[in-house]
Amino acid sequence: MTYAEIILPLPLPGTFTYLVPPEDRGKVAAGSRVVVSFGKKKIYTGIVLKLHDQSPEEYRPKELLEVLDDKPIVNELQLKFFQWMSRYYMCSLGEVINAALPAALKLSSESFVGINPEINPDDEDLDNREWELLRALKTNDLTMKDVSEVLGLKQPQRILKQLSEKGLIDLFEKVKDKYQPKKVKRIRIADDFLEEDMLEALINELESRPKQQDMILAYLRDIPVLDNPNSNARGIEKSTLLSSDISPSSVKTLVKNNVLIEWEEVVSRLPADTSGMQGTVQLSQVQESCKRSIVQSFEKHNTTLLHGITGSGKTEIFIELIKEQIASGKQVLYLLPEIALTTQIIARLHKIFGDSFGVYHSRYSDNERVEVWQKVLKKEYQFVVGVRSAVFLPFSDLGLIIVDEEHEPSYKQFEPAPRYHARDSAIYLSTIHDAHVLLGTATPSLETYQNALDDKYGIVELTSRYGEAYNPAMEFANVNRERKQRKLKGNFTSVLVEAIQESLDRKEQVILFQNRRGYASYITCDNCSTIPKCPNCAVSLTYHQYNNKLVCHYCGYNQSMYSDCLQCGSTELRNVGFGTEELEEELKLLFPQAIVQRMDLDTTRSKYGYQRIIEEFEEGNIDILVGTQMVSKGLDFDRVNLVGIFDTDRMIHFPDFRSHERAYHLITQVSGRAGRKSKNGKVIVQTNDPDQELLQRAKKDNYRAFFQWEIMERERFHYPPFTRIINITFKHREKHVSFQAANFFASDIRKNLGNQRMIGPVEPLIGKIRNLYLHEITLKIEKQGINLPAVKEYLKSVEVMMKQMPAFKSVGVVFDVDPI
DNA sequence: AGCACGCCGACT
DNA sequence: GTCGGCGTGCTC
Repeated sequence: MTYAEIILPLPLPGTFTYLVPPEDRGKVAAGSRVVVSFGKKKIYTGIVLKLHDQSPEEYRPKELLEVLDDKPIVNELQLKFFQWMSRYYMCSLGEVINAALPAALKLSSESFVGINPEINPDDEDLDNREWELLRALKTNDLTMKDVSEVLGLKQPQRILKQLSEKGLIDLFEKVKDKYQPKKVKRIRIADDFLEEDMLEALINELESRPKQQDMILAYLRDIPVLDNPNSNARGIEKSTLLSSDISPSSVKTLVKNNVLIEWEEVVSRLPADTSGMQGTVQLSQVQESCKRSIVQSFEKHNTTLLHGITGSGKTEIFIELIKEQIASGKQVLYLLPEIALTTQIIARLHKIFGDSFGVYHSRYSDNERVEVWQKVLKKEYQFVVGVRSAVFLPFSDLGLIIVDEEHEPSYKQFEPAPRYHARDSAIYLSTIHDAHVLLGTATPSLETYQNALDDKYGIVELTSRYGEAYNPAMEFANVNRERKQRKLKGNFTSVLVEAIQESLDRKEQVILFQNRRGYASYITCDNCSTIPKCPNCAVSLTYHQYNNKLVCHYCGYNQSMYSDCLQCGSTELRNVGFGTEELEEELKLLFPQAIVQRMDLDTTRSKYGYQRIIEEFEEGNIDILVGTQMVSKGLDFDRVNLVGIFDTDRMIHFPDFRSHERAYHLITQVSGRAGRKSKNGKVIVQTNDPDQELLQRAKKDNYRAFFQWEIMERERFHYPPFTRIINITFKHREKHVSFQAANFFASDIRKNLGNQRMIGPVEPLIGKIRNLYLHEITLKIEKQGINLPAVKEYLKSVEVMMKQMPAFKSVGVVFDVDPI
């Protein structure tokens, strides 16, 4: 095979053909990583999609530079999976592998500028800026970005080219650091000194050098060389020996004098406790029969929904099913949404499975992710728990995929492409592995539940609670009424304040949920009504008190808060809406004796931020936890008997066809945090209208009834699960160009798909992001009688056609298939 | 994506 | 004039 089709990690359609050098022909295979030069200077790692002998006619292929792997790191099933994802989600293969591979497996070059020491710049006639650059280059090499900054130029290429021609600077490509195995240094005593008398002599000899003597004695304390001469062979990790008394320099001298031997060893970054499979779970009778039903259901259905109310003990059933798969030699993938993959669940799995399974998580470093990848590839891990992106791991023989909290919107990736849904991708993945999928949730997505009712999926219901778990009572606190009665304290109703006080008096903990971070949602001037807006996006800025800044939640733009209105100078500025931060402030005033902690993106950004808060809460060092969605998942605490929910109406009336479903999920999930172990669990929902249907339905906690009510709306308006949606977004710096491009696209769709399948073009709720104006077309494609892949191909062709028109060349087009 | 080329307005 | 910005095309 002389040619290779290479997938490059770029948003470009298709693959690129390279010539395989004769010496590499036996070495390279589909799924290998190869290094290629692409364009004038760039170097990328690509993945071989296939090998062939068909010589391209239009161009002369380049030779690939290097084959990185002796064995493929991507298997054939994955290549198939990647191609499916690229077609289904309408993105390039390059975008898929970009998301799939841990960054450390994709080396790519970066352009650098260095100084040429051979030539004396004083002889040259240079301007100020050029001197400036040379001065900066004296300290170290610069990237293109650095150069732009130093010169204050957007495109420094011209100047660099001139300086390079004069020979003053070097332009070169540097391949960025890739995966580095972790190495530790170990030391042992040289074999010459292993005899007792030799050792004694050595110690005596070192009498005059007490530091070195101490070092040897410390070593002998840990490694009993004389009692067990073999123990010396492994020696000891250098870092464990070093202390305030034992310095690296004495070790260095002893190594130099051939008393000690030092060597390096590659170690795993992942925990490797071989004790594994210690713990067991005892299923209740109900769980046992539920498990049997699942196994039975798998005989008929590829995918089965386990609909189990909160606290019904789904996890134990998962664990048993995982054990069975492992015993039969199959691989298992257990997917969890980001916020649910907490230390609690991992700790629990560790008790059962030891360290025999992998964890694939965004809080893991890239090097750690590469090691998980390699262990799955080598089948050292048969079982992996992970987030969305774990569907890309190199499984070769999956037997079961569990998608826990199947309804969670965070399974859908929004940006960048591929905009994939991990649940739906997992279902496709299972078909190529001939595996089963188990979807677990207390509140199924409407799509999934409909599929179950249609008998596309099997369904197993788990309706009784496990052990001593109870259902909390839901109460509504009428914000409007209290406002009129002037009983509101800030954003708190008197009902909620009293309940919190009672909880605190009983030494219980409270969780409060407000699905918006920051302080106020926006600031307004009472004099001239000016609202500060983001200069790049069509949204108002959110006030954050902790740093006294106005922040854009879309692009991150921020500016300092001011005390006088920038428009009219008035000091009458008012906060409208409220976020977690403001609630935290108010709580401190209302309950000065209570310890309040906020949990949102801002307080959990650091690697262990989340974990730290959870531990503090667990240990009872926090009385009131106020947070965003993060508090709705996986936090099972015995001492929480009160949950408060704020701003419910905004959640319910958000202008989107899924807002009811989302509100129902959130309310139900957050409520589940209250009183899991006690009878007096209580949920207080603050609302302006306690009578509205969704709240009444949430209170009854009957999913089936909620489903039947909501599904009628979906059917009436042709929304999923009755149709599939494809969103097309147009982006351009000029509003009218974006609008016209959308209209051009829309008129073609109208001709070919008909008007009734299309909504728009409309300006979305947020009409401008990062200085690009947006317009949107929504397509609703019925599920039967239409060829969906053909529709997608057609849409791609319209995009190509549109890009050929000079007016719309620079319009960005984004397809989002099955948007959430 | 990232780079080169070429066009065009706005300065010395 | 020439410098720097920006649109356009191309990458096996």
